[in-house]
Amino acid sequence: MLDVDLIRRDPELIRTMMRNRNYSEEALDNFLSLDGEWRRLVEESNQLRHKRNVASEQIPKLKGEEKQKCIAEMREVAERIKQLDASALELEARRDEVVLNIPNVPDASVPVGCDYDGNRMVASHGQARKFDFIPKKHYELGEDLDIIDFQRGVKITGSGFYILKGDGARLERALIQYMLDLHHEQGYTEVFTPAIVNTGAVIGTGQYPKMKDDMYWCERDDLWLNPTAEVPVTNMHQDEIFEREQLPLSYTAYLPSFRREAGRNADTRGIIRVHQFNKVELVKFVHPSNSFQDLEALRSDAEAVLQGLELPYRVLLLCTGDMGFASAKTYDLEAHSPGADQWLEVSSCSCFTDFQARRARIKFRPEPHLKSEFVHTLNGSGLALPRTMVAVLENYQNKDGTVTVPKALRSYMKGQEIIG
RNA sequence: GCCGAGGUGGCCCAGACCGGUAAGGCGCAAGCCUGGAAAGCUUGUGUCCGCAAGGACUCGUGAGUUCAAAUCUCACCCUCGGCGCCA
Repeated sequence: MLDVDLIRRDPELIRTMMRNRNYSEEALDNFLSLDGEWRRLVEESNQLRHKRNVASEQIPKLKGEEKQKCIAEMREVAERIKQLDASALELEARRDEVVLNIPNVPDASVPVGCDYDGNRMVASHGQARKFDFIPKKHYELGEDLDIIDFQRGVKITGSGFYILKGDGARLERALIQYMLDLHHEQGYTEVFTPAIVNTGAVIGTGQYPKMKDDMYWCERDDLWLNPTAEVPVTNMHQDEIFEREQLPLSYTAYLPSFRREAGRNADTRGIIRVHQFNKVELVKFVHPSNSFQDLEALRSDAEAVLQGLELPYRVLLLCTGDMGFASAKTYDLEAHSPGADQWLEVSSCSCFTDFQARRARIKFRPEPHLKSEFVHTLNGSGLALPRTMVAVLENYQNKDGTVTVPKALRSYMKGQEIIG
């Protein structure tokens, strides 16, 4: 959520920004008119309250007819306040809903562009592997090696669910542990949080209401299956005020993520887009002054996972039109998948400036006596497991159909070097 | 799920039976004082509207009664303790 004060002060800046991001300016115009009307009502209500407060002080001192007259008058004032407040509350709710459709302001370093093609490749690491045989796709390897079972996943849950088996399950666990250990060494504090969260949490990071149809909802308890560990890890500090020296806070978390992927049609084969997947997440709470440097550090921490696994990857700086709407700047890490000869998004690292902190009310005190300010939040996957698994299986496959275990993972698999 | 005790400003803690618009303390900051400091004294300390003057709001949340609610009524949430149930 943007600072409403910023929108009021400089609506034209916001207008230009929204054009650059391919957003309709409707939300801005709606905001301006709703906010103006809301302020008018609040002002009028405040004046009446003042009148009532003054009268309330007088009433005990008055007597007889004069007192009755004043009470009668206040009865009307109270009724009017009630009406005004009801209207103001409704306007405020509509305004707040509208402001949710105004995206974050991109950093100046973000290229202006419409879609994926406008993204800028800023780094690449390693060469796409060359094979002297036709490389299999991950789902072929998974089935041939009997380490991914698609049919039985469908049997117990439904389409888009799968079972990892034997060395597949062990490889998954090795990857998780490798990532967590690496991030621990990089200075992140490991947390293990609930995977079911309340509505306040999904509002805090911005998934609700925009993405509510993409999340699983437990109707009976009004709770949500977490769509990304960003939600519980960011929101665990809701309504907190940090002391300056507590920042930056860096967390890493392994947690399953759940997404309904309503209307999913692409990538349905295999495990590239599924309803439940594991992810190791990185989340940072930082001082506003250097949050974009912190993003570079976060990105480099996520890249270290791919480097350790010796997987070829590239880094994209997303353009204004392709960025998530809460983000001020985003890098995507894409690992190469030789089976389909495509680049897979395995991580998305973003700086949200104060956009999320404002919604989740996460602040810090610059100096002990000074007014608190919003922190900046960052997050990135370090990494998403299924696609990392795809990259590992496809890049490390051998001509005989076996898969070599990456060196970095062997200690987590009792020294095992080959799957198959 | 049941019973009991609680939830008051950054923190602690009064006020509630009997409605009159949050007392006091701590911390922190500024000012006065001082050679400097401590102590002391004064002021300030959250949110919203407003250029400002100023005003409004805030006693777990929401509704209700009332001219007026921390205080009365109802529902709900959370914390602690005990019981029950369960892995």
